[in-house]
Order: sequence, then structure tokens, then C-alpha cells
Amino acid sequence: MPELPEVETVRRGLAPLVEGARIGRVVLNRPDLRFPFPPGFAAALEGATIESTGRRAKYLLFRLSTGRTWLSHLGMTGSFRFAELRFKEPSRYYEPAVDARHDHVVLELETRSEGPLRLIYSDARRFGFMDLFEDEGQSPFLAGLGPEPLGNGFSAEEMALRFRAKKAPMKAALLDQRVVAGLGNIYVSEALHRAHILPTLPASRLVLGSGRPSERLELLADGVRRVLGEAIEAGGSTLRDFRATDGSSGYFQHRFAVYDREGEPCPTPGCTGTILRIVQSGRSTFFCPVCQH
DNA sequence: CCACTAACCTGTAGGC
DNA sequence: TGCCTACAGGTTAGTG
Repeated sequence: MPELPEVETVRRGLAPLVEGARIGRVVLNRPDLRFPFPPGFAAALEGATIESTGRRAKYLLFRLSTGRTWLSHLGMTGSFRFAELRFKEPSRYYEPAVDARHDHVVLELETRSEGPLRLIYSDARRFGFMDLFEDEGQSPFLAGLGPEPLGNGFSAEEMALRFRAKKAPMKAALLDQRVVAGLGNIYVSEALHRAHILPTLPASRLVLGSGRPSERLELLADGVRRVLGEAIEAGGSTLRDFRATDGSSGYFQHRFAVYDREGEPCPTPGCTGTILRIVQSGRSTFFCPVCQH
């Protein structure tokens, strides 16, 4: 589900309540998500205070007072929500949830501004996962990630270095988290459309013989930054089920130029093309065959 | 090392 | 209404 803008939206929703909050009891309703929870996971969170929230690519990071960092990836359907902490009856600690089948992790939080709350992680498909680490270099999930697209390490020059010998199509190249970290299926299609680049074009074709980026690669770096920035401002995109922590939906989907717009006219000014859908490495790609080449 | 596929798992939309 | 298929925002493991 979530790409960088959606994960950042989740982080911004969590931050005001979880930062400074002390974690009480932690309940894991199953031993694993996509991967088993690390040994001692719940115990490591219990009693710790969440000092700050962060994000790296599509990973949420919670820095704890114990010096460790709690990492959470939402996969396709992971979500966090808050619920009141209520005592239903003396023998049962929690009120029964409306549909708890997919509520896999429940944390009691003593928040600074709202008092006691439950933070619930839900994930129908369980493609999400969680981890704990001491130092960033220690997490296998963060190792090897490419630059943050909205940070200083990301540029056309940087992409040119990585694309120089890449025969893979642009779609696959941008989806590769080692190249740029945080893009997913939606924003790759959108960024390529902004730069008028065909998703099937081999990545190396955008690098000049000198190893310098072509003009369109410069356009692409800019397109990536702009589309992600605008999407974050819009609170992400809600296609099916993405919700911010407070339950609100994003609205960037209304501004998609090509994603999920097969058969619609290309929005590029003066372009007469119609949006096509093709399948690349098993996933949908949307593009305009007229203004992308 | 690179490129591609299958796999993980559940829910939902659309066709019949 | 029910059944069946295709597809869904991601990543990793396995193969060649």
C-alpha cells in the first residue's frame, strides 16, 4: 500500500501523540508478520519512552529511550490507529475490537497530551514487518538503501552513476530501492510521465557517454522530488484502504496524471495521447505513448 | 553481479 | 446471490 508519501503521512500522524509517550504493555497477537518478530521484541518496547519518530524510505523509525530503534514497514496493508484504553469489565482488559482479526500488535501508551491510549498495528495481508536495532548500520533492512529522494544525496548525477550499466527498463530501475529509496508503483509511473520518459526505456539510455546525466534524467530527478513533495502535502494517496492515523484519507489520487487512468486522455498540455496500461515485472505500469518516449 | 519469477496473504471488484 | 478470476500501494528468496 504505502509508498514514501503515505509512510511520511503516517509518521506525521503518529508523531504528536507517540513522541514523549511511555510504552506500557505490548501485546503481540501472533508470532510473526511477514517475518517473525525479533526475540524479546515486546519486552524491549515495554517501559521505554518513544523519544522521536523518523522515516527512512518506506520504513518508520521510533527512537526509544533505551537507545534502540523500533523499525516498522507497513507492507501493502499495514496501518496504525489509536484507540481509547478502556476497561470493559474486570476480567477482560480490553474492550473487544470491532474486527480484531488483523490487529496484530497492540501497545499501551501513556501519552503526554492525551493520557493513556492504545496504539494498534493492523495488517490484513501481513506483508509488513518489524525489527529492533541499536545502530542504523546494524539493520539488514536499511543496509543497501539508495539515497532519500527528498534529501541531498539524491540527484541526476547520482542516478546516472547507478543507471550507467543498467539494462533494466526505467520502471524497474526506479522501483529498485538501491537506486532511490521510497518510490513504489504509483509514483514511478507519475515521475516518468512528468519527465516524458517511456517506462520501457533501458535505464542506461538516459546516461550520456561521458557518464553525465542526460537532460531528461535531470527532468526525472526533479519530477521525482516534485511528485513526492506534492503527494506528502496532499496527505498521500488513498486508492483502496490507505488511511492516515486519524482515519482521514489522502487526496493525491485526484492528481494522478496516469496511474489507474487507463483509457483517459493524457493531461500533458497539447498532448493527444491516451493513457495505456502495460505489465512490467508482474505489475501495472501506466503511461502516455505519445508524450513519453 | 544482474535480471526475472515466484512467493508471501487476504480482500475486493468484476464477469458470468 | 454465489462462484471464479484477476488484481492490489511491497519485498525477499530462489533461479538462471
